[in-house]
Amino acid sequence: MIEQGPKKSSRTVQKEARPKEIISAALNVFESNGFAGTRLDEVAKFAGISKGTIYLYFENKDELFKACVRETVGKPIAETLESATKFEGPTEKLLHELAEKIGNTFSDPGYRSIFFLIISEGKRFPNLVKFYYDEVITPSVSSLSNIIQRGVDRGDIKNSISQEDALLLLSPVIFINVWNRLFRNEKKIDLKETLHSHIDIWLNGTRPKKN
Amino acid sequence: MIEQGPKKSSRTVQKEARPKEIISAALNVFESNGFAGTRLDEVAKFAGISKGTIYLYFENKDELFKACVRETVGKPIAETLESATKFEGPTEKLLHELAEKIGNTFSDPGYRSIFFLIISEGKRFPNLVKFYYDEVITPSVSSLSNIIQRGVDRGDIKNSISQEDALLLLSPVIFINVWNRLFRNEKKIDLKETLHSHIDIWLNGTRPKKN
Amino acid sequence: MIEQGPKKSSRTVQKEARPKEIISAALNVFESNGFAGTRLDEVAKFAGISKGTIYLYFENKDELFKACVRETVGKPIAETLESATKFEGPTEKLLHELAEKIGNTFSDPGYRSIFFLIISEGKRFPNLVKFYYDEVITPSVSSLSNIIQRGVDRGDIKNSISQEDALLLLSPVIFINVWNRLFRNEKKIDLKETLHSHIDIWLNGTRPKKN
Amino acid sequence: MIEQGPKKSSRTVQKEARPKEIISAALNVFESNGFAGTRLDEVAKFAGISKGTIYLYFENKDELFKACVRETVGKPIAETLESATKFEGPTEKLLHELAEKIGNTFSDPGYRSIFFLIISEGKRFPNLVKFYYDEVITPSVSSLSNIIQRGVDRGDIKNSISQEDALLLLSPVIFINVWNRLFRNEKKIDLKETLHSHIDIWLNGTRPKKN
DNA sequence: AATGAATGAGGATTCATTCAT
DNA sequence: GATGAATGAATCCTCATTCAT
Repeated sequence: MIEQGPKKSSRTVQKEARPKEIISAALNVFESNGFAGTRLDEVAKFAGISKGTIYLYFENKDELFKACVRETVGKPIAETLESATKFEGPTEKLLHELAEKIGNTFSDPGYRSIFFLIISEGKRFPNLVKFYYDEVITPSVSSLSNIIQRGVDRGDIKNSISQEDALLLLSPVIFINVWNRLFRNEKKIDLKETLHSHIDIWLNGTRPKKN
Repeated sequence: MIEQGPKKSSRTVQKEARPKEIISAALNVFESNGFAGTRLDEVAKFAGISKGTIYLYFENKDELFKACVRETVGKPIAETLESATKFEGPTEKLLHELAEKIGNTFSDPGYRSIFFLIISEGKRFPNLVKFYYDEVITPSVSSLSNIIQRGVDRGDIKNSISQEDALLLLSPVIFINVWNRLFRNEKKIDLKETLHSHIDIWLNGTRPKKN
Repeated sequence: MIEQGPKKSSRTVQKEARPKEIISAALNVFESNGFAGTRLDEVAKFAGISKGTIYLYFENKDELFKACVRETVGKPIAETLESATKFEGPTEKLLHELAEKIGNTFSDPGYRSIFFLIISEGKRFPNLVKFYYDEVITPSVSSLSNIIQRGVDRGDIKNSISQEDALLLLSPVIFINVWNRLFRNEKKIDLKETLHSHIDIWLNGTRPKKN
Repeated sequence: MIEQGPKKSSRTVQKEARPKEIISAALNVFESNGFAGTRLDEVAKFAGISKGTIYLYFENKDELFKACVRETVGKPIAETLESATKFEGPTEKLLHELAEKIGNTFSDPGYRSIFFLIISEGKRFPNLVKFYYDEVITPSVSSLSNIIQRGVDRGDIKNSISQEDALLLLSPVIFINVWNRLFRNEKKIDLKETLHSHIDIWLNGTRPKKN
């Protein structure tokens, strides 16, 4: 016999889903218009609810914004990097697999939105920036360092790689996302493809000299 | 004898200087607060004038914003790259000199501001993005391609470099500026230093194999 | 054998008790926050029910307010005064007994609340003021006049007492209630004690001269 | 030659007068509708200005309310009482003169308004109540005590008058103001006339017995 | 009967824009 | 040209009221 949880009325289901619906709608509008430029009216219309309903779930516009970031925050990257440290095999293969996963992650518009919202509104929400740094950046950098160290240990990468150099491995991710946000219409750059290319160059440029 | 233009009273001088003063103040405030978050009151206070005066020189907030971007727009980079195509000598030296100049350019806060304003407010001002693309990006990319081609021709760089790969040469510029804007307080990255390091790796990674 | 009405289920009992519970809670909140400042949410919480339930028993906020006043309105004073006209004995004793009863009546916070609500919100609910005047003030004044007249007839009070003078007998009741509402924390005045004192002075001041 | 202050432009004059105009209008509307029931729109219309203008002079609705009370607060009574302590002559004459002055003061609707606003909104603005107590009540009570003591010293009033008894001398002022606010339409009581009558009774009731 | 999620009209507040001085 | 007081449209937020469950 199958254990069942308590039955949920359709209302309960709806109520539990609301915050996510609102966040999803808000993310969209915030991303288009920025924080100050976003009208909660529009968020409501987007979410198919009324303005007042937003306030049943979020104290005010600030809190809604923070919730958008907190809920959508880019842990996928950090997790991807973390799991990659367990990889066995040549660093080249590891990095190219990473490139695939990162490319996939950033194909999610919500995920990209957060990124730009933090750039745009960071000054207004310094706590959020700190949160993002602690939750996303720090573990990502840490994992990336491990990956590099692993590469050095294996002899795939030469010794003198600073932490900043390691970060540069991912700089095209930022660059291309910014580029596509702005100039998508003029000339779109393919993230995955370019990242693969960059990794090749980078690996080649940091390969230890064979004797 | 030297021909002189009509003498300008201090008042006239002031009048001609006003727009620039206002733009400078506005740039500052826009950069901190974004377009919608900027109050013209604050711009006026920053410029040491009254709010009404802004309207003597700019039709409205939109036009003031556009003027900020148009006047401050990052031609220095494009010009630097352009002039670099005339350089004679090894590509390595050329690129490291470029790195210095780019580093200097981005040490100007006004210049960095424009960059972030376009990222943040691009959706609201698509014409401005197009303008930026035409005025800054296109010539920069073009010059960069020339520099690369010159390197290939000289035998400093291997053949199979796509335009995207060339762009990647500058991706750390974007990456580090974004990083420092957000995480300056947590961990500041030195633009020049890291750019030099990146150039070394990149050149090394794209060096043609010697026979 | 005693006739009994139909038995009431606990549910019925509850239903019949509800309006009073709601009124009691509402009275409390109205008194603290005034009419416009009162949220029905708070009334509901205070009554331990949900907001919607209020609307099962009262058409809207206005009607709830009116019900508060109508149900709690200060008939006790009018009745006390009415019954006092039947008193036999010296006016002095009569008035001091009255003072005791009035003091007791005003020790009920609900009763005091009504008083202040009418002062505060009278302009918004003129019908309620009229109602209060007809139900409470008119009979009270009438009874008070009878008491005075009785005192005059008995020779306890001199002849030339106007209706206004009679009202003044109770002016400290209003004064002290207002005082304590505002300045309770700074200096509380004892209603009964002061009323007794006032009655002594008043009686002494209106005593007919003996020949 | 007559000394003149700096000329004021009509604009300056207007600007300096604005706060008082706004307070005057606000007092009116607050008094009618209470704090929460007052729309700033209506205050603005009443003052013949636009809604936004209020915010040039007052931070928000709360501050406007406080300013209304602070600016209009009833120092006249305290000052009248204070000056009365210097009176020479029989206490009877002194008190009747006081009654006249108090009657005149309360003929000002703005002055009465404050009184009722403090009763109605005191709970929301406890600091204002304290302010009123310190600025108006304390000096008034103090002066009144002096007047009584002076009467006792002169032999106009008997000895055993407590401070509360002294306060009762003025209780009709509160009583009649409350009455007229509520029941003006049903039956208006004349403040001066009744106060005179009350003073006679009170003095007669507290007169020392002649041997 | 009771609930409480949802609504949307209403009101406080802000700020781009105007204009008399 | 410069000012800054005044305006009122725009937007956040509240809360009385409704209604599906």
